[in-house]
Amino acid sequence: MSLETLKQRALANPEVKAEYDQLEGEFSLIDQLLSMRTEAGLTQTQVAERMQTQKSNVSRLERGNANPSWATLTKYAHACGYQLTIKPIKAR
Amino acid sequence: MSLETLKQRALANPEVKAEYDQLEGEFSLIDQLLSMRTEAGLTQTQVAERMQTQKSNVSRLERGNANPSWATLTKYAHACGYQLTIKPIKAR
DNA sequence: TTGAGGGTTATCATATAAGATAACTGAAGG
DNA sequence: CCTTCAGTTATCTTATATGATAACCCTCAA
Repeated sequence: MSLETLKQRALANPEVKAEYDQLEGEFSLIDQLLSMRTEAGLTQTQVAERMQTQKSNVSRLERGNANPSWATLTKYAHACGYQLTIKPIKAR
Repeated sequence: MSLETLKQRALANPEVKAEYDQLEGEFSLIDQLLSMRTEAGLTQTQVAERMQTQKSNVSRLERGNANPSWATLTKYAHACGYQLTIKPIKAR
């Protein structure tokens, strides 16, 4: 059996599927956070200062070991010079 | 005609669309959540079921008495048939 | 070498988001 | 009137995000 087929079968399981979608979302979120900061040319330490928190917490956020609140996301974005909205996309 | 339809028509106009994108930061997260659900034609109870939670919690979310986590937002969006990403907008 | 800067990880305390239940309102239909 | 359905609010409990501190790994330049 191919790896791909295994993946298909796994994704047929609703719980696994949910996990998977969750991860996909998380990855892209992190990518977007990171590019906001790099785009702004700031270090984690600088962003941390502007967010009034610690660099370790910013790292945690960017490493994806977090499930940040909307408030945290907007603070981060604002620290990087961005406004934040959500972009809902109709799932197929 | 629903408010949502009016909004769609207005956004068909490129000039209005541009204006809208500028102002989008002003629109609340809550508005976007609500329109996802109404767009999907679902009740809070239905969304709650799909999110595997209670209708009261969905209400809390939509009433804005909350600072939802990213996981909660994506669960809600998925329940309404949407994928979710963030949309960072450069602040002036 | 060493020291500094950027980032990561571990850990603890505390604030708070989320789950669960129940009682309520208001509207629509019978 | 009742009853049903959608939504709201209050409250308690539990899970977890966040704040804070400290130690660590790199790389690079002095």
